[in-house]
Amino acid sequence: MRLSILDYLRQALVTAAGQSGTGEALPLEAPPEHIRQDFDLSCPIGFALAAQNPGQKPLALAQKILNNWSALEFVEKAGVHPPAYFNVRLNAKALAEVVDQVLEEQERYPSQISWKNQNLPASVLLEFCSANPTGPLHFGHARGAILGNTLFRIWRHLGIEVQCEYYINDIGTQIERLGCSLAARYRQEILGEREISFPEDGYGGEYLSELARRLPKGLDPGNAKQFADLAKKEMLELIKKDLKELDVSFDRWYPESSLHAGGQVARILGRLKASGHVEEKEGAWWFVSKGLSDEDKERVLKRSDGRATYFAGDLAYHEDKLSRGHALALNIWGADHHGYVPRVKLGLEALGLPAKNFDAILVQMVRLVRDGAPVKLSKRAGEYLTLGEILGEVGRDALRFSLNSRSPNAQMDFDLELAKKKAMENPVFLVQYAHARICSIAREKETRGVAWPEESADQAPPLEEDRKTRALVVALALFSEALLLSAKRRSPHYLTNYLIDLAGSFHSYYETHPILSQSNSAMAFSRWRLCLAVRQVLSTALSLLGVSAPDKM
RNA sequence: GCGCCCAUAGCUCAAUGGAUAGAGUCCGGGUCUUCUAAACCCGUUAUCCAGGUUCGAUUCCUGGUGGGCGCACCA
Repeated sequence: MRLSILDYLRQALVTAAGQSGTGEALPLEAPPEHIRQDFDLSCPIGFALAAQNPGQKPLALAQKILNNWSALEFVEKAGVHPPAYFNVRLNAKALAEVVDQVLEEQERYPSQISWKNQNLPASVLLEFCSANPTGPLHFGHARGAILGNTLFRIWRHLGIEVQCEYYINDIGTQIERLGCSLAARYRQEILGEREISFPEDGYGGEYLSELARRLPKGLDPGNAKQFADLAKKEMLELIKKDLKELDVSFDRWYPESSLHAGGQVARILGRLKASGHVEEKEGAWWFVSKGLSDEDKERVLKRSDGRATYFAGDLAYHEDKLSRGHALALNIWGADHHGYVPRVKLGLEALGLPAKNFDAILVQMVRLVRDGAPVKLSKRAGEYLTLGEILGEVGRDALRFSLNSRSPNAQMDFDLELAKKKAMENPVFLVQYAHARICSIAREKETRGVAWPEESADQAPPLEEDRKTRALVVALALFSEALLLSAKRRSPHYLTNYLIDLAGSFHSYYETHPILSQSNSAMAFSRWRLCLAVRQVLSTALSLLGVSAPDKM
């Protein structure tokens, strides 16, 4: 097995510390500018050792490692800097090794990434988006959908098994309202009853009028159920269409109605009752959390009219999810659901289920902004900016990159004008442009018929060792760190930041390291190999974000 | 009232309890007869307040202040 340069260094550090193991939890990073003059990679190992040996000085522990440090195949020199950093300068062979690994593994790079002992689950059941099928997706759904799909891509790349699931709330009060709304539109549009009043709490969006006009004559407007079925089927199609446009897919669409029809909800209610977590009041069943690890307000499970609530259905759903054997059942919910997380956990606990295998990511709201000013949404019923409209205006790439570029638990602004700008203000362009530039060199190389002897001999000449080359190679090596951080912290923004850094390093390199006009063929070829490796990592990382890597811009 | 999230440069945002708190934008000044100047290079600017824990706090804890959200027989 070919060790990555980072894992190689971790191993060396652990060995010099006189310990066993691979040191896979040791953080490695690019040092700050003033250190980077002399060193490429940095490990705050003194602190890690001090944590294991209370009372010992971190700096002294780092120094001890340096004393035990022997000459290594890939290391030019090592040094210790206060407060406890161990810094390493890679040699030419190590730089070449990084590029070799990228070019050899291509889109699988970094294939040797070790995540098994990093508190990552081996398999995840990821539920996200799950918007009610009462209308097309609106902008508020975008962040959760994009986060879920991006985490899926990242985890899958690491070798974690991920199942993506969409829970369809296709039953209940909201769906009834939907049915009544469509029936009213039908009477207005098809039966010509313009004067009838539209339900006050109905769904007033134009999309229902549009659907009504497409319905056949002769339907019974009194049959609300029929209209509800028609409407939710149609709305689900609209949702699927938008998700396809976003490049977000699901392995399974799970209808809430099946849990009621199959009797799971009734069984859950019975179990809660039997275990003493139900109190009957005014004909309704209330969930009581007394005696559990925490306490919550009492919540209705079964209404006084005998129908189960969403909460009861959701407990049945989560019981099903936990029974499928995943190490983690993870939900992505809007931050307005935060009070709901402990409620579900307590419910699962009351059912004797492993509530610790359930968790939720809460995504904060995104404010829509145009040229720095908030976009005012019309107060008129049912009118909002749909996801489809936003996608049509700014495109998938800008939307996915932008919404992925902030931690989910921070609110953010999304500026429509900024996202459309084809300039550096818009980070997605810095990154895509770097990729396009390298493709452009490749085209020019073809056009000019440039071929170097080293290329045909398949010999990799050594890389240069100047500052810009080193920075670029180190950035390639650090891809695995950004990937792991995103996976562990459940936030792709580490990856977008990484890409901005990598692309920035490349643009800087590009200015001073011409390739095709370089007369030294060995140097030209080694530069070209580095560019190809950069292109590969840009392409891989962009695809993990669900953003395209264009050949031309 | 109770609870959750957030507060860093003029603006939009980074920072795994650790090095001189980073990017981009804005503003000012330099770079193209040379693979895309949609770029590059140089320069100015910041941790909301008050305590606490720690060798060390933007980060953790307590209390404020300010913003967003939630506390349904809705989902």
